[in-house]
Amino acid sequence: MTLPDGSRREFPHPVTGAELAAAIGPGLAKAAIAVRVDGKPRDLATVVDRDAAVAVITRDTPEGLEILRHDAAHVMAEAVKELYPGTQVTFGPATETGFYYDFARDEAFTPADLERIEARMREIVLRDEKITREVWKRDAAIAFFRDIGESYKAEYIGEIPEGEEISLYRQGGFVDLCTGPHLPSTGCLGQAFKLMNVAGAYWRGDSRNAQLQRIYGTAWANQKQLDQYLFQLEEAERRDHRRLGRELDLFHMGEEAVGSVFWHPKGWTLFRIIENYIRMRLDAAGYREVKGPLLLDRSLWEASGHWDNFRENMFLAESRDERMLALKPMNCPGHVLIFRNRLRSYRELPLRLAEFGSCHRNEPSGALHGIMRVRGFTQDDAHIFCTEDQVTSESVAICQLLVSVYRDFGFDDVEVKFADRPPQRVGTDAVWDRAEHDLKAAVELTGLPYTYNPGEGAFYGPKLEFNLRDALGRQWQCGTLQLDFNMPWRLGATYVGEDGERHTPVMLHRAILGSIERFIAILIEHYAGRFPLWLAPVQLAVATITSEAAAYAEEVARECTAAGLRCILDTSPEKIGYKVREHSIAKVPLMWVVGRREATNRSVALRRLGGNEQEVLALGEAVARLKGEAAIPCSA
RNA sequence: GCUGCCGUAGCUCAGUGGUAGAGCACUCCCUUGGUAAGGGAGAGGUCGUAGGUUCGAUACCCACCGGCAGCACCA
Repeated sequence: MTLPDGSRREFPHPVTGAELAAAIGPGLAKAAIAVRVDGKPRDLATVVDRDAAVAVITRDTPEGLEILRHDAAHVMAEAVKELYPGTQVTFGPATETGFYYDFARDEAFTPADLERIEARMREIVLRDEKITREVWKRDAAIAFFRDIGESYKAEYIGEIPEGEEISLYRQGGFVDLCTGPHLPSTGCLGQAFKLMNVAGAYWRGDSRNAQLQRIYGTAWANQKQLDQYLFQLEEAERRDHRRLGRELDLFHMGEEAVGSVFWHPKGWTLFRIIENYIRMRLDAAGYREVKGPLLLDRSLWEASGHWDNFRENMFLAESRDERMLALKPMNCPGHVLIFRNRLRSYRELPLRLAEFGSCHRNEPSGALHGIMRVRGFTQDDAHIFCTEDQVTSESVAICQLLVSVYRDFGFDDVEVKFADRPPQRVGTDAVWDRAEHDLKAAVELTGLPYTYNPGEGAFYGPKLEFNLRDALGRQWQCGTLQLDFNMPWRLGATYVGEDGERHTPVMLHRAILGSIERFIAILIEHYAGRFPLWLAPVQLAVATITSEAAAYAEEVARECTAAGLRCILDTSPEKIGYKVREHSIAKVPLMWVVGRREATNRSVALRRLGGNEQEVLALGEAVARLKGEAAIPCSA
């Protein structure tokens, strides 16, 4: 046997994975839950009877954890079958944080049922049932599952490709179709799991199929990891932008405009700061800002292809002369119309048209989520009209712009994905070949690492997706760069080339933040509402200790406002402790406390959010320092 | 859109088949206090909306609207 460290062990006879682990050491034997033989995960009971590369999988590795979670799903299924006979089992895989199992049962599982199921699962773990693997013939397996009333399983076995082994796992009275591997016994699962919730899920992920009941659980190698995960969930709840949006008085949502945002003064301040920052970056990068109409004629959407692809999601309106209009769901057709409004020369290319585009999409009600997923939103959109020769340099510039903007907002961890042609698309394969080739060449030039996301491109072209990782380690797709050889042609955009002939330009669609509404939600959760100074809607609170300092405090606040700082003045007759608490809860980053002493020396006592030290500064110095700290970053 | 759960004051929540309560927030008064809640008083609700059952519904039933979780969707 060759071990992962390259060392070799000789055995005169075939050994099981468990025996191999024991031979290496008792500690490993205890932690072992499976083995990998020539790269393939196998049960510990697997007999290795030839030379092979063998690795022992322990419960605290990602691979081991996945096996553990998969077992948790089986144990849950066993518990459900015991408690609710007649329930059918379907699929039950491991997930990133745990597992789920989809069940078919007429009655709904209640929260009380979940408690019963979880309690039964713990019993099954204590029973420490042996888990054994059996290989069955296809027909026998189908007949077996049909006989025990598991029609979903029987249906699925029929679709397993010829030549693939059909393995069943048995634990106690429960038998499930599964490729494995699994733990040696249910006792190895341990008790670090918890059932989370029930929800509907479609059989095989298709909304035309029957809806099943999916029970989600989380499972970990030990109790400490489980506690840590549950704490993370609580932290995510504390940071939830819907809660902080209300607590910080940034925005609200209401029944009067479902799926749209009512921005309050502080939230809109944040919005404008972001918009202005992007504007500054775009000006520097050679973009021209435009503004297109919100309502556009149906014929345009038919020509662009959106009507066929997204009609269901467009808001429609009718003008008094009975023309059908659609509230724009995106900005590209408008930009093409601006482009082709007059004859264009190759000398104008690349032409970079940017817009803070107000878009409306009639999203399904179940998709709405705070200001992350809304029906009315603002894209920081742009379309670059260029020649095919310019695609690479423009794409590289876009990638660099995106990454530097993300850095300014505090996101240093960016992952790029390359999404190629989707099943439903416009344009010929030859055009797609070229587009995919050019876009790939560009991303490779930037040196940014990227992974593939097959079949997820836009219907008119391949795209790069930019994913940001936030403070809780979650990924958010924000930026996108789409290469489009189709839309300009469909909408009749042309330019006059050097040769005096008409040519169709290539179009690059790109957004940096995506939806500004959604990006603000991400920022709120990333920073837990404690924004860096340049983004904070209120940067400074000037608070008095006594009304004797009120006149001086007014002067201080006036000076800050005049210096372009966002400052509030608090001369209310409360004690300073109360004011500190109020502004701390409002997450105002800085406080200047002024009392009799400060009024006399013309100074301020600086207090930072979350800190408890104070620093006394002369007024002029304090203003200068604050201006410096509040400067808008620019990595470019 | 689908499945399940939920909807009582601005917020967080209690409560009952006989038309409602707490804390915080809010308003007013007193307090001028040196770094996360000083004291007092007051105001505030067609119990999501509309039907039904009932002598009587906020409570029970149905529908609709909205929210939450997941699924499906996401140009």
